[in-house]
Amino acid sequence: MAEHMRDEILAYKRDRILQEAVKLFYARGFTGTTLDDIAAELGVTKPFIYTHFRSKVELLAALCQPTIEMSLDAVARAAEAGGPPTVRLRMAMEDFTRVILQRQANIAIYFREEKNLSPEALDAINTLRKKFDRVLSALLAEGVAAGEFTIPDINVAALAIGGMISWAYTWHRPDGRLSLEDVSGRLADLALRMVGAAV
Amino acid sequence: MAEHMRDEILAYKRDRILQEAVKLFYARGFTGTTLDDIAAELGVTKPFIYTHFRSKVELLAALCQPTIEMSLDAVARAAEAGGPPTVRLRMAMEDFTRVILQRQANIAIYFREEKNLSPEALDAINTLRKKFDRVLSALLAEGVAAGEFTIPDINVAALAIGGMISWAYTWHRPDGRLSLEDVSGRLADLALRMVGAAV
DNA sequence: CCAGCGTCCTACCTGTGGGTAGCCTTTCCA
DNA sequence: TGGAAAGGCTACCCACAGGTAGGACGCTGG
Repeated sequence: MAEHMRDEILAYKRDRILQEAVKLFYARGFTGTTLDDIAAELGVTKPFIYTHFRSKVELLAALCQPTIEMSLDAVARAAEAGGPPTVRLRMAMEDFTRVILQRQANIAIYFREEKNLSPEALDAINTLRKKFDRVLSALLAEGVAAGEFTIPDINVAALAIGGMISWAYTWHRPDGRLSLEDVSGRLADLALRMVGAAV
Repeated sequence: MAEHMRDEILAYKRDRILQEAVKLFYARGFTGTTLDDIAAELGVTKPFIYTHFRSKVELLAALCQPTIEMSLDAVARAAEAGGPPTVRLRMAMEDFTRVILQRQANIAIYFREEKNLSPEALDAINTLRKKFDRVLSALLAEGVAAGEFTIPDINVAALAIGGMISWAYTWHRPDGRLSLEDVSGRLADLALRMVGAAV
């Protein structure tokens, strides 16, 4: 019980570090942010961070990888659900958009700072991304087989759809004209049009 | 005449520096590349670079801004050409894709290293990007007015199309399955589908 | 009240890399 | 062949930031 709470507090501290790191990396870039900056924002000092992360680069990986996992999970869950491909594709696209926009800062940091990741972390993430493309391509192929989609080049279509939605991290403003639900609905519509599905 | 050739040589040297900078920034990132690296690649030393560029950041701007200008020009030229909106949109998307893929490294560097640009350079580029979105949105609106396109939300459609195509810089491989012309044709097709045009 | 432990801070080291001052070499012209 | 200008190099400076060693403080249990 006592041990249990101690772990919770440890996890909480770790989480707070990640939160501030995301905020600052997003605003100023990875190399534009110092560990002293992050520590100052938390009201602590640099060695505090080192009791939770081995290096600055590990911090970066810790805030990128889970977000990529969430993207893959969103699409994989929808693809494996029941129902016709058109319905599953819509669900996949809406959920994927939600992840992109809810983790907007993390996504932006990942795409910008990919080159700063360790080779191991980069490998792990690339594996996830390949799986993402395979899952999406497979769903598109199912739709074609079922006669619901018309797609000249499935691989290009998967990349184009994935790109169109990923890109939303560059332009969505949480306090702007469109809510998260507006955007996910509209982008899902556009994705369905791209594959020639009945909207 | 003598002065003339001297200027040509100056321009050539400047251009070679930019070429190597693009190659290295693309491969290792902006902060991951030192000016000594670039100089070594050219068989010169760091002060040589400083006779052509005032700082590392100016070098970055010099390799980003012209590429963004080319993107805008491609779309603007097609939009102002004659013919029905469907034809002009196809031309715009094909030409835009060509710019993205021919300047793949520059585009990648720009999106990754935006935060490292000087405020002035960033302003100039943001102005260009806003103009890009306006031109594309206007073309889509024309198509709707002419009854050729069906678009629920023109602004989102413009951002989605622009994103889908820009994204190609992340996945296109010049020596891969698809040639530059293959990709530009397929992405233009997908863009036309998104706006409900007759393909 | 004291002992001991865990937690975080003060203070420091050190490599790195952007940027510069001043010299040397080559070239071109008289 | 002398002299000056241009162009590039050697050698350097120094700020900055990632990372670490060791001490101080406070909390908990006896």
